[in-house]
Amino acid sequence: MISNTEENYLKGLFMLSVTKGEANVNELSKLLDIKMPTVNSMMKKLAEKKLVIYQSYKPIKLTEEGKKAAALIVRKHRLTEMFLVEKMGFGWDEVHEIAEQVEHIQSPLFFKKMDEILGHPKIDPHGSPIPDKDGNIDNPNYHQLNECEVGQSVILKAVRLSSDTFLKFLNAHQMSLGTIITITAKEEFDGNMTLSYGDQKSQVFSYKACERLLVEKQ
Amino acid sequence: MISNTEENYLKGLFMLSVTKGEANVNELSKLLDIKMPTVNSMMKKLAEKKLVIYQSYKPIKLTEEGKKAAALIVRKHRLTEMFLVEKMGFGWDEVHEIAEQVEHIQSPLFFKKMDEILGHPKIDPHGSPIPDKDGNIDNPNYHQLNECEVGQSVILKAVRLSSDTFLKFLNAHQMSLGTIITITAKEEFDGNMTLSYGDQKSQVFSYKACERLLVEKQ
DNA sequence: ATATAAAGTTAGCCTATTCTAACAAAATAT
DNA sequence: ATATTTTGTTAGAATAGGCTAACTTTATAT
Ligand SMILES: [Mn+2]
Ligand SMILES: [Mn+2]
Ligand SMILES: [Mn+2]
Ligand SMILES: [Mn+2]
Repeated sequence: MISNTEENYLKGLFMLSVTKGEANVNELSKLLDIKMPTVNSMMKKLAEKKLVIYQSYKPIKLTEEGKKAAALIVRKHRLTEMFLVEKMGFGWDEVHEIAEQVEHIQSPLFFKKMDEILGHPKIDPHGSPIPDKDGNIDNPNYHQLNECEVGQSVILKAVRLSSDTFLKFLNAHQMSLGTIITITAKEEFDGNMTLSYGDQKSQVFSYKACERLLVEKQ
Repeated sequence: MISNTEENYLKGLFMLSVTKGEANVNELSKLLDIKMPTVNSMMKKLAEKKLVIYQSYKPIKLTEEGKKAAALIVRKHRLTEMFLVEKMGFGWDEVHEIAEQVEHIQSPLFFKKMDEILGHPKIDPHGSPIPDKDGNIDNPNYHQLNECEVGQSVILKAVRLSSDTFLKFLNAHQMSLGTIITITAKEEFDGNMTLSYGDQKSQVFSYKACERLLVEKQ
């Protein structure tokens, strides 16, 4: 049995491990907004349960079992977000908090039905990949918009670190997944980019915004 | 803030109070499958929070605030069951356990959407009334089938104490809400009733089964 | 009117999850 | 090579929610 609390730690570890394959106590503490000593004890407990590999002062790694459990929670989270947007009329900026709760529902049938009704979606409303029933996930190799060059034409595929406020910002600027963007200019000084897309002929996006836009080259 | 645990106690009290307007520790203990001393401490806590009126050795009553909170949880439970059956293709015998979890989701918007999508339903898949947004509930005055007379024709309106096994039993006997039933015979000895409905010309239902069928006279 | 049974309470203990304060190790800067 | 900062650990305490054992009160049956 994995408690809701333990599930949240596993999911946090999973997200932090995407790049480096490991995470540390401090990062996890910040991500979950839980103090380090608490995270430390939980790591001992999860190690006891064979869900993580953990030795004092060393980075934390998920075991295969832990990785699969975590992926299945991420699957439930992202399926839920997709269901809320596609079948219940929510905006992509309204679903994360609800999914954060629904992801803990214990009922394989519930999520199987969601998956079927949605037609086995591969991505969530923010473009993040949905792990399959076995916990396998394919991390597509998108580029951050801030690293693209002037003159390039790209397509918005996903949003990174998608807080509700950032998503509302994108709504306000008529930017959504699939939008085709041409980079008109790029400021060396602060990384500001001037973009042309849809109706917008020269919108200036900050470095902080561009960093979060994951695109694919046309 | 009312925790999930507290919500379950409030809901239990609400159900037990339907008839007498009050409940006692022993009943609640059995309903929730939690030992009496634990229930006792929780009653003190809920009294502290002004959600129940409680004095030692006296029956427990919900305050107006407690009653409303409980009704809103019941609302979420029943809306969920309706959504699962009507919009996600579940059978009426598969939804209770899931609703038991979903009822604790904190998101008024989530349940508002459900309610809209369902067209503001007044009853759940088992015929139980759904409290409105203010927590008001109208308990319709149905009759238990076992109390009806031979020769009477009635309509099945709701199922009481609807366990999954009982609902599966009804499925197997092609009995569902709306079924028109004629009472052919009634055995004095054990209360068995012979029923005629739909394709079934003379099905014998035990007292225990009839007790759980709530009907309206034609 | 007792005696017995059922219901309710108290006391004390347990696990899960969190925190703060103090200390230790590792990483970074001078 | 130190000194300082950052990261990690330990110890001790708190709160929520649950349990058993023992005792008390109320209800029921002789
Ligand atoms: Mn999310
Ligand atoms: Mn969560
Ligand atoms: Mn139910
Ligand atoms: Mn519940």
